[in-house]
Amino acid sequence: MTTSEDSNEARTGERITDAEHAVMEVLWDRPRQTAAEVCEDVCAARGWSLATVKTLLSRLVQKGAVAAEPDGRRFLYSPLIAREDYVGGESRRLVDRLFGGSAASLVAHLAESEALTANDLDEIEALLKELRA
Amino acid sequence: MTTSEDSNEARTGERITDAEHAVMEVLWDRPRQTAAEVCEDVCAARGWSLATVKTLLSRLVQKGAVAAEPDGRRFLYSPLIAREDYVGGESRRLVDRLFGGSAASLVAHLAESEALTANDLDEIEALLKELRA
DNA sequence: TCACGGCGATTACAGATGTAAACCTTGCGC
DNA sequence: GCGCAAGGTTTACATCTGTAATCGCCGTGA
Repeated sequence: MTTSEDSNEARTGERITDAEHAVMEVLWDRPRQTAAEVCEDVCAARGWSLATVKTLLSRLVQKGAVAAEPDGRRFLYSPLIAREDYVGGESRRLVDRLFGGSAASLVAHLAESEALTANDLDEIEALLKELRA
Repeated sequence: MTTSEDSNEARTGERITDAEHAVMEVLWDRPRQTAAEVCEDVCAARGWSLATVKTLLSRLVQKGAVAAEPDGRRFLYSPLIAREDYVGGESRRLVDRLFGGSAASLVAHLAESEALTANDLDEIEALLKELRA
């Protein structure tokens, strides 16, 4: 395959689903949380029950995306894959699927569809300068 | 909500899946094709059978994403949603989900992760200039 | 006219996903 | 010592997705 990456989910093979991703975000925000703690962060927002969070955490552990560190009789969960990597993978997927692999095309599209505010443009421009430096 | 769009799948409500998307691409490339014609374009590439294409076309029609114009005893299928809109919707979803809605963040990420080649940077810069003009 | 081939519609079916209840084990408080 | 609460594990189950096979209709060529 074209993606020579070996740092993200490509390694686990298993993809992280939408629901699972919500859990990952919580763990990325703060690692080493219990299922209950994670629930506190997402259950309300997504209308989930603690049971759902437990299931998702299990699946993530199975997928090798999350580590379960024993802490007494329970576990402290932490992400095993970096957010950077996940985000990178997802971004690349989108670019590959919809823009023929050209990231520039994506940016072009965002710009043309006015998804970019003047502010965004400024930021990007600044970024470019930085990258060029 | 932030998405004021009313032109794409938001209207249909139903999301277009990956497999369906492959079919859409063919139709965007050339509208008014029969199932068999579509198959010619994708079956080989995806290892599908004609039956699969038929199913996907049906689902797309149900979802209101594709129009089936009667032509004798068969149908000529055409996209009902513009590629622009689909691409825009998907892009926005990604940006919302992974970059807190900031397209600039996405660009920043692409840049930092070296997903952008020097060439890309040039293109983007040119684009910016144009947009500013 | 009659079987056959082309085509949409119906049905199938396994695996992934979202969402959760039920169950089981074990330390803790009474 | 014992039942309860907390936490993980197992089971459940409806949908959605991917991928087809099968059914039924009908126009066409023999």
